[in-house]
Parts: sequence; C-alpha cells; structure tokens
Amino acid sequence: MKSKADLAYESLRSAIAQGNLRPGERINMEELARSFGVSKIPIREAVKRLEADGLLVSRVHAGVTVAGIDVREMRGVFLAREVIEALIAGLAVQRVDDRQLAELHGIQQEMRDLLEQGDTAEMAELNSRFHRVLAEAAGYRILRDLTEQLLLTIRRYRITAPLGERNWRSVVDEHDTIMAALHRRDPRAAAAAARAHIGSQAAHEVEDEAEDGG
Amino acid sequence: MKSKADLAYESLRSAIAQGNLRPGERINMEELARSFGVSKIPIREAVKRLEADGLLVSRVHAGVTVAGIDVREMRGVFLAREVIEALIAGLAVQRVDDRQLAELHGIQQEMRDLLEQGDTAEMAELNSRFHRVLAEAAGYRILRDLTEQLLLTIRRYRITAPLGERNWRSVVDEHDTIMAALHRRDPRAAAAAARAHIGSQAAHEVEDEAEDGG
DNA sequence: TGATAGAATTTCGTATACTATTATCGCTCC
DNA sequence: GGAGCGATAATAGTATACGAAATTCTATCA
Repeated sequence: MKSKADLAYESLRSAIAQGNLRPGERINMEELARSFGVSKIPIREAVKRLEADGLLVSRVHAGVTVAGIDVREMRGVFLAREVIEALIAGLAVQRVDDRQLAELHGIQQEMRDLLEQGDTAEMAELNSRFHRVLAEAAGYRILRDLTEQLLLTIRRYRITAPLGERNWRSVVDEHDTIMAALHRRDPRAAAAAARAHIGSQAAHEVEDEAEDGG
Repeated sequence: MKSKADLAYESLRSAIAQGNLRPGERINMEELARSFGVSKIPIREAVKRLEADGLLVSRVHAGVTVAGIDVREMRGVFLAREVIEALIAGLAVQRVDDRQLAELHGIQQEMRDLLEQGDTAEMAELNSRFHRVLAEAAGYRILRDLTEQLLLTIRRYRITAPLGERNWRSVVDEHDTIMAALHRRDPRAAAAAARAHIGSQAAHEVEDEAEDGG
C-alpha cells in the first residue's frame, strides 16, 4: 500500500516533470500540506526525496525551490544517455522477449497515431515508456534506474524547449531503426542505432542552444 | 549547516558502505533514534533517503532491512561503469586542470604507499576518491553523481568479496595508464584505458563468481 | 505433534506542537 | 537619502504522541 508520502512524492514529481511547477518557483511545505489534506511530515518526506532526485533544492530554514535547469548540464545528461542507451540496446538484443517486443511495437504505433493527429503533448511520455521497456529488456535493474533518472531530467528540459513535430518524427524513425536491429538480433547495430538516436536528439538541443551563444 | 537527518544519513550510509551494517540485517528506527540521541523523525528521513539510494528496503509496518547484494546485478553495475568511466576519461582529458592532476598523482602515491605496507583496508576509499576526482574533471555534475552512485554499490560488494593485494596493484597500474593518457591529452587512449580498467575489475569479479556456477 | 486462529507486541506512518534559524521590513544613524 | 542594524514574521527542523498494520507468539484443536 502506498503511503501519503508516496502519493505526495508522485504528485509533486509529475507536477515538476510536466512543468506545472516551474524552475525557481518557491515551494511552501505548509501550504502543500493543506492542499493535500495531510500534515507536514509526509510532505517533508516527499520534498526530501525530490531533493535527492535533484528536482528541488532547499536551504535549511530558508525555503525550498524547484531546481533550475542548467542547459550546460543537459549536454552531460545527453552524453551519459548516449553511452548508457547504447549499452542497453546491445544487451536488449540478447534478452528481449516477445511480450516486450510487442509492447515496443505498440508504443511505436501509438506515437505514429499521435503524430497523425498532430498531438505532440503525449509524445514525451510515450518516448519515456519506449526507453523504459528497452531498459527492462536489458535485464539489469541498475540500467532501468539510470534510464529513469536521466529521462526525468530530459523531460523537464523538454518543457522549456519542446521538440517540434519534425523532430518527433525522427525520434519514431530512429526507434524503428533500433527495433530492426533487435529483430535481426544484431547487438552492434542496435547499440549503434541507440547511440545515434540519442546523439541526434542531443544535436537538436545543441542546435537550439547555439542561438543563445553557449 | 547540516541537519540531524543529514548527519544520520551520512553515518548510516557509511556504516552500510563499510559493511558495519550487513545485507539482510534488520534496522530498528526507534533504536537508532536512541543511539543517535534524536527522535524518529530525522532517522526516518535518513532511512527513506537510503531506501531511495537502494541501500535499504522497507515494507510498511514490517521493518527495514539492509538491501541484499545481488551478485548478478553487479555485472550490470560494472557494465554501466565501463561506459560511463570511458566517457568521463575522454572528457577529463579536455578539461582536467593542474590541481586535479596533482590530486590524482597524490592519490596514486598514497595507494602505492599503502600497498608497500600491505594495507589494503583503505584502498577502496582511495580508489573512490580517484574516480571522484576524474568525474569532477569531466565537468558535468551528472557524471559525478552517477559515479558516486555506482561506486557505492561496488564498494558494498567489495565488503563481501574484497580485492586481493595483487588486484589492487593492477588497479594502481591501470590508473597510471589513464593518467598517462591524460598527460598526453589523448581522449581516445584515456577512454580506452578507463574502459579496460573497469573491464579488468569486472573480470576479477566474474572470475570469482564463476566458482558459484551462476 | 502439527497446524491454525487470535491476541499481544513490534514497528512503521502521521498528526500536533514547539524550537531554531533565516529572511524581510522598518527604523535609525551617518 | 542610503546603509546598517534590530525586531518581527515566516518557515524549515525536530520532538512527542497516537494510530494502524503486520509479525510473532501462544494456545487450542484436530
């Protein structure tokens, strides 16, 4: 059973991930406690966990704020994902089962359907799910955890710099390339495709950043 | 200033990392609170953070225990470190400054001195420091965080399967290879050396595992 | 003798209340 | 008029207390 702290954590986490709580915004624990209808204790626990996740920053007795998004740090996150996703894809080739393959295909289909409708709002969530399943298929819990951690940071960033429809199309295409390698049971191709996929996304970001001058 | 929860967290964390609290061992929050001379609240916060770190597991109203070490999972951790450390070394080549290089040399010297004395107890700590400085030199916070996370898991594992003196010697030698690449400002060589370093450590572990047959 | 049901104990989860630290606002002095 | 200092308010940190859930022990029955 989930505790109130768990519920508060998930609620706050998704609020931050979806941008309802913006970077720099101040958090008032007492106020949150009131709005959740609980005491400060479970709220505090949720806040502390989010702080450990790097989503909130707090100074003792001096307030809690939503962590800022350091655009420079994003490059590091993409670099890390590049090598981790390559590793995951290579391992997934050897372990992925039919159920997981079916789920991956299902997600791809959903993404294509949404693109048809021009609805890019849910794309980020589906993209996360795709990579989560892939990480699951790789067969090591640590890889799933790392993926989750890195994806969360990127999703937050995407709020401030959303991907356009054209870029989402290339995401879906690149996923297809990864899946083709999975079907061929070709670990090197899968790793290369995954690495290229993240690299391509990073390139889009860097492109955007270039306008800011660094 | 550090809160009591912070202090409890650090204390417990190091107790787990150093094996004073063994996997499967039961944690009594009330007892801990007494021994720390504080109430349950800060202890609870520390416990929850450690749970998020994967060092403790708890079931509601059913006690908290030190997380077990899944030897199979360790392979995943080494695989992840292999690619992350390669990334870090490659980046560090481009950014490492003189102070950091001096610190790395100092750590290497300390490790050599300890080996002379046949004292391998402190080696794990120095090894962690080496990789921490390297991650710092890479210039992205996320890489430092990931390193910290992965190192902690490995250190716990090392409690149950300590490295022998011969293996520690090869660790120091491999660190030297990485540092030579740093001095030559050769990113590819640094990445390759780092990757080989982690791979070599993983090989030792796997070797040991092989006796267990699985 | 072994299994099962229920009670007692253990231990976590949360609310309320209080303390300590920090931030902010206003006043005074330069 | 601006800067520095002090009082007040705001807010996180912690303690105490209570309630709920699960485990464990014991007693009884098959």
